[in-house]
Amino acid sequence: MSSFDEMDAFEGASLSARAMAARPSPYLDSLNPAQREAVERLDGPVLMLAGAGTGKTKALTARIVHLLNTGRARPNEILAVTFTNKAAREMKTRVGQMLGETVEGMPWLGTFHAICVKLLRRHAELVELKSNFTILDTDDQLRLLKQLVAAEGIDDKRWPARMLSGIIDDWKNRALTPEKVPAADAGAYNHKGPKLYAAYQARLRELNAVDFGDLLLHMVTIFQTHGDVLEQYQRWFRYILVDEYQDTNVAQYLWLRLLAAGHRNICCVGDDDQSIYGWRGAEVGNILRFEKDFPGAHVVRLEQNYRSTPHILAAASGVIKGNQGRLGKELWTEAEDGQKVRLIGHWDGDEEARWVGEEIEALQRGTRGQDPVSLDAMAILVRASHQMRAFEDRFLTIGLPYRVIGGPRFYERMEIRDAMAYFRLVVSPDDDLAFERIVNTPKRGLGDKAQQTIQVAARANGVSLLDGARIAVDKGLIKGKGGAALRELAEGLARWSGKLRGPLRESGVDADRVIDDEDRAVRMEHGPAEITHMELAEIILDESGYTAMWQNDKTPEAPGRLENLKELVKALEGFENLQGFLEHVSLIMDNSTEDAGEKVSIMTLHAAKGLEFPAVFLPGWEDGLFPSQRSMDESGVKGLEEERRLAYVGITRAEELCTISFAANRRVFGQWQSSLPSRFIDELPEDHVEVLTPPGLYGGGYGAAGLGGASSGLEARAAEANVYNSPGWRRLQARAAERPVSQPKESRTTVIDLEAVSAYTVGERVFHQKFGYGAVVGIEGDKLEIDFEKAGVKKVVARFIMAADDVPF
DNA sequence: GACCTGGGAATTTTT
DNA sequence: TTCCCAGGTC
Repeated sequence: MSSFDEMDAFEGASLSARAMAARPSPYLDSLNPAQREAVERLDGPVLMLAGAGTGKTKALTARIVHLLNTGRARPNEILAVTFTNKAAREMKTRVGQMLGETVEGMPWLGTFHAICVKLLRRHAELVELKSNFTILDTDDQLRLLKQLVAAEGIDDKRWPARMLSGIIDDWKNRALTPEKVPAADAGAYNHKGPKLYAAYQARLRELNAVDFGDLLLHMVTIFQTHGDVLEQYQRWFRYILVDEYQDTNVAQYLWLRLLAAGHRNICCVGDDDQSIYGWRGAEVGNILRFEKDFPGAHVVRLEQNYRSTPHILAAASGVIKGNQGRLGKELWTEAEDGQKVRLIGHWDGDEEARWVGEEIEALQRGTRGQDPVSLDAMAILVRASHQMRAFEDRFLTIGLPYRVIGGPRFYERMEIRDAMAYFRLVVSPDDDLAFERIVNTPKRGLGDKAQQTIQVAARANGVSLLDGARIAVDKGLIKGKGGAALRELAEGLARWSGKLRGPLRESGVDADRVIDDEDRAVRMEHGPAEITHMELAEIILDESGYTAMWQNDKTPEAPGRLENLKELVKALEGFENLQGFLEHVSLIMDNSTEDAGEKVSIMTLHAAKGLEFPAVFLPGWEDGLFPSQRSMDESGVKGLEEERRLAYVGITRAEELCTISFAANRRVFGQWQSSLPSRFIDELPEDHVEVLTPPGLYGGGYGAAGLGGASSGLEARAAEANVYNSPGWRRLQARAAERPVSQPKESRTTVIDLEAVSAYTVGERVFHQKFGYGAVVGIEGDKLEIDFEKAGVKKVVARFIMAADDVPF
């Protein structure tokens, strides 16, 4: 391999040439040839195609270290972008570890959004903003849109503001300013979409605010319209690295292209097979087009997998093969064969949950012929969050500790947002959205009418809502209890603002001083520091009556909310002042609650991306649920392919044991629905799959599960033999082959079946899969009321009942 | 302002 | 079916 010689030359050069000699480079020795190539090919465009578990982060961080060690760039000349804060943090830590010192001054390693905030603060005036603009969260955004929608006299029922918010986000993802919205989209949101989008942008400007989408959109606009600014950054960023390139949207893509046009040293890392965010604006096309976009690009494939067993990899690659237009990768590993991917069908969702629970307990105890597995090492990955419930219910009853990943985030909780609104208002008294949020929280007797009065006063005087409120109070426009409370609030805010110490933002930003090791757009101007910002935060929450509000609340959530508020104040510790904290938090929505104790993880497939577990359960592999019917209906083949990538992501999360399951029947919105096993199951390569026999009365894989009315003899055989060779399996295959790509929902859904009811008479002895034998005591709609011998009286859908005489065993 | 009731929706989610 | 929100009532 010639790159070895090159590398040696490099090493030699750097050793003799610089003080680098003191710095050994073990980071290169531990790389495999492909990783090494990806690290050492420093110049020109590079696409690092990194399959799941192939050491992508390692290569990426090694590349940064290599750039530094070879003296190609100073830390602040490297632009390294990620999508999540977690990824950014990890990269920072790992670069630090590799360098054997803390990385000071990698100011441009961060998320797209964090980096854009930094840039936009410097050039805000170019898009008619002030550099201290606020960043709205989705809550604020929606509130604003609702106001605009209401002003337009639109029926909020038929055209929810949420929908508009989605449309606008979509435009922003595509880097479309209001003027650029294409004619094809003119009809959006009852033909008012484009107009409202423009109104929304105008309102944001008035408020000196931006939303998340704007951060990128504004920067792209600035780069496109101010060549001098762009050029400056093009020159500065000698090397650009991008993580998860397959997830970039149009705006991010344009942003990168513009910046990379200078030195052309852009290295994008990604995996087209793991692109699962198309619905959020991500364009797989970006990564597929890379070589066209960046002529002369060098493509490196990382294909050696360090995570999973060969069986798991084979199963994953069998599935992903069904996708067209892939860049193509074949993962391989040196690992031992291990266990095949396990496949099991169940009668219904409850049984599936029960089985998974038992299986987890067995693995934990080590009674599956293996070493005991920690609960932390196991995960259940579902397609949609509502699937989690069956597992949670089950695990609660059997006392199996679990954690749900990706619930409501800490900073999205109501109490946190309220508290933050207070802080925001103390820091920037003209933050009208924050004012609106807390003016009557806690209740101050300021209803709609009082708030309207404030609005009018503010508008008439051309001041902020807070000042408007002061005027309204002074003029006696708001009387009584409300007026007094409002006065108190206004006085409180003034008092707290007075206690604020820390930076006052410089007005005016000079573009020449732009790039420095540490970004000092914010200058510190410490006033007399009587109290810490943590104390101030507590004072604000106490004196405003906010803490008391929750203390007096007797709902079961109240203690938790108070706990969260304490947590919030604690989180302030890491910051110099309130301002710094607010800036940080507007971009970081981390789920900070790390709870202790061994627990099974339950999460969506999306949330699982980037994670790995020794044992993974993939339940709910039924057509319509996974792949999701909606996805296929809305996006056709494209949607199906994204679902398939999701399946690929799911399987490749598993290190040693991967268990896929499906249920023949599931309760969906209160209705029983039966469905066929997922078409992805048909795509699993037979040789790498072991079909398990579910426990229970029926005892037979597919017959019982997939084919509904299959005969009992078949199940008996299936219990012993490999189901792949059984007629049931063959029949399933045949059926799958006939199945059109997209089927109308009805054909897969068994609707209530009244005929089934009429087959039974009161007093008849019947059998039910789950409850056993019983007697019919009543008939109601499509349900039978049955007195079961073991389970007591229950109402059951007739379809799941058979006459006792027909029971085959 | 607290409470109740009816309608409508019920993939995936980071910043 | 269940949950959430909006709107109405007291």
